[in-house]
Amino acid sequence: MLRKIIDDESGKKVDEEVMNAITIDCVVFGFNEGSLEVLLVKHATGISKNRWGLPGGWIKEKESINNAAKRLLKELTGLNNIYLEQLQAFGEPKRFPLGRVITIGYYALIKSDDYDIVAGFTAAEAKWFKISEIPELIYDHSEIYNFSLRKLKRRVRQAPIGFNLLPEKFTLLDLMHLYEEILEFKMDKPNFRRKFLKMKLLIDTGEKQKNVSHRAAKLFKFDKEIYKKLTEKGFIFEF
Amino acid sequence: MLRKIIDDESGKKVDEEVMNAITIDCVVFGFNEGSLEVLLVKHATGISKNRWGLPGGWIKEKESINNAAKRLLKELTGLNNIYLEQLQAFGEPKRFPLGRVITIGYYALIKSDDYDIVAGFTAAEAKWFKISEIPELIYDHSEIYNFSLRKLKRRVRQAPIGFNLLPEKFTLLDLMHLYEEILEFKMDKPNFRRKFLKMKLLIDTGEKQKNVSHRAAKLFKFDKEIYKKLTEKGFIFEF
DNA sequence: TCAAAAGTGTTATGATTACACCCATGA
DNA sequence: TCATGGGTGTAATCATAACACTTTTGA
Repeated sequence: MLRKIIDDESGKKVDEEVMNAITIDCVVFGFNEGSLEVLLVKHATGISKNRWGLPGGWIKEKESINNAAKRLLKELTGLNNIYLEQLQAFGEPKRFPLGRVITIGYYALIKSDDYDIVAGFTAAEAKWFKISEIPELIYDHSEIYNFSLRKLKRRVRQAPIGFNLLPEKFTLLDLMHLYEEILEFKMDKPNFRRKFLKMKLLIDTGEKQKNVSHRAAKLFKFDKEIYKKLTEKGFIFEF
Repeated sequence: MLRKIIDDESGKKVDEEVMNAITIDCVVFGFNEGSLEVLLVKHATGISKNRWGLPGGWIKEKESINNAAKRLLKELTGLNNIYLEQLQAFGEPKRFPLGRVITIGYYALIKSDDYDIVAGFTAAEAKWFKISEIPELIYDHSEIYNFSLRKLKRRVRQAPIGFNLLPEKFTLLDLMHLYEEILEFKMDKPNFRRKFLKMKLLIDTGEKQKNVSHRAAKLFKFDKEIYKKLTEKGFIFEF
């Protein structure tokens, strides 16, 4: 039985009715100290013992796939309201060695100031990796990860999703560094400022940085309401 | 048994081992006489009798999901080498009334001069619908269709996929009309010409239109080789 | 007063837009 | 010769890129 094999392999009991042969795998991005990071888990038992992979799990019979992804992320990080988007399904016949399993990839962006909460997830160890230091991954997880990175690069220029990686309040240079890190090229500070400010998506909080050994920068926040109003009027975010 | 129910419902025998609870549905686009069209099939039996839906089918145990989509399209149109891309998975628990089935959406673009070949597909009738005249669809197929249309609009501006909808040789105005139809706005002829020609993606075939009651236009073709060379050098198609 | 980053100004270049206009061809 | 679409020219405007420069702050 495939189900039985998989139970043994992950060392985890499937206690509710789940869908057979379909799983979810999540690429969770964070941004910390100027580096884009991905959350990986290490398997404790089975054929993938001691190897790193994407966090994932089964879909319950009675939940939508989006809710399954949300639930799995909640179990992993303890966080609700995470930015989450489906990538696509991955379905090579041999992608999973113990039977035919199709997986649906998701990616999530979470705020650096929230994510020390990596709770006891069902797999063994969970750890953040800089994207330049991702180890070899199990199954086809490298493919899923690479796909997610390409999608993130495309998406971040067409919708202001990058803000989901930043804390509530940030400086314009924080924002620029985030874009530089994701898109992998250096930008011009003055031009970046003007371009972003012209869009009217940022609110000046009136506050400034504290205890920095240089001129303190203004702190901005991104306002989803403004974004919504602008898009309703036909505004197009294009970065 | 879900399998049994579904067999009865579609009136079709599942003669090979297929994956349970996972299907594929395809949005097939064509371009004919200036109109963007979608290929729909009418169900002959079961609860969806006489209602239109997207062509789709089951995934075999031993084939990848991409190959399953290719195979289904081949069965539907008789064509190989069709432009085909996955949309995403659709998985609301109630999307299919007779059991929990997740479907993977695909979209395909086919050339108008090839597609009179709508062969005897396993479902009953198959017919092209202009996108302004799409009827109500079964299950969540309207959602899948709407998703595909949004994706097509986005994609056609970032990669030269539109050429998959045109015949080998076409005029610049054909091309412009295609873009106008997909993107739903009118363009400026002189500007369109220059913009496209500047990209160097089109080869002048040396031929011209025949039997037209106005000045004959040059016929161009799109060369994938050129596109490949340009992209290898760092060229970015952005329309 | 120095280093470091914040923030402003300026100019050249190129893309985009809007629209006027001439050209070729069959009916 | 007229209608129809093919195709060229041009000027105004706007976005982008490059980079010089001034400002503020803690150490």
